[in-house]
Amino acid sequence: MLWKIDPAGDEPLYAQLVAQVHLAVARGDLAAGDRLPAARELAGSLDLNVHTVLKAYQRLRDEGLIELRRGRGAVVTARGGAGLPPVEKALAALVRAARAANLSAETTAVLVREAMNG
Amino acid sequence: MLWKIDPAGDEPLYAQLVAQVHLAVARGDLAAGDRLPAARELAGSLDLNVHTVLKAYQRLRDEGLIELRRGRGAVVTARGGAGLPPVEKALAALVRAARAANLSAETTAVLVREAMNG
DNA sequence: ACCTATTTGTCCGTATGTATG
DNA sequence: CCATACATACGGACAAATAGG
Repeated sequence: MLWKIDPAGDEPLYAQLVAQVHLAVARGDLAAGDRLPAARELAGSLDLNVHTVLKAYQRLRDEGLIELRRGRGAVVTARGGAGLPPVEKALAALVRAARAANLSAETTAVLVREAMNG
Repeated sequence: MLWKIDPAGDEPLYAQLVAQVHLAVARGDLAAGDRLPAARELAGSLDLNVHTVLKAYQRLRDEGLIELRRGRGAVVTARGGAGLPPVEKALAALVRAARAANLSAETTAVLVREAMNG
């Protein structure tokens, strides 16, 4: 993986990690479906606190770059390779917007069904 | 203010607080420009940790509902509860993509629900 | 069906930094 | 200069979902 964090930099540590993952995906070092190291494991190797890594991971999830699930870890979504089907892209965008607006899964699903039928 | 948090509820504490603020804005109890209590102060009165309140505040900031500045506190933004346009936009985009892909309303709704729960 | 290990999620506590007024 | 109040980071603890034996 070989990511580097500078504890003395002006950028926050979690932001540095977010940027590193972005870079890795952009350069192809990380592809869709690839799994990121477990938060505690990465924290250990980068000499960071678990929470700092988790904050970065959750930020990346909010951006739609990775998917986080308990017991499974962090997996890169299908947005790194730029050839994604339009439906997936629209789906991911809607999920982000709906989450930001505090809508439940059920509410969002109903909205979609009505929008499709109407 | 009189917000209520249930420590035994299924919803996370910070999510409950986020919902309460949403409600307050929706009901007009909080208007644009109004200042929310300082995180530590609110944490004290709700018997929560400061981090829990701050997490809620930062979530609300990400949604665009409030503005956070050091030394100044949390202030409701001008466009207050008007956080729906992003959802509408994403919804329309998804409908277009789904129709183009020949997906039914039901299928699309199920996809959304799964994506939200995932 | 059960159990165990893994891994993220939430919450609390503490400390220090930094922009605002 | 000083008080206020969010921002970041560290630490520990337990809960909950997942995967695999």
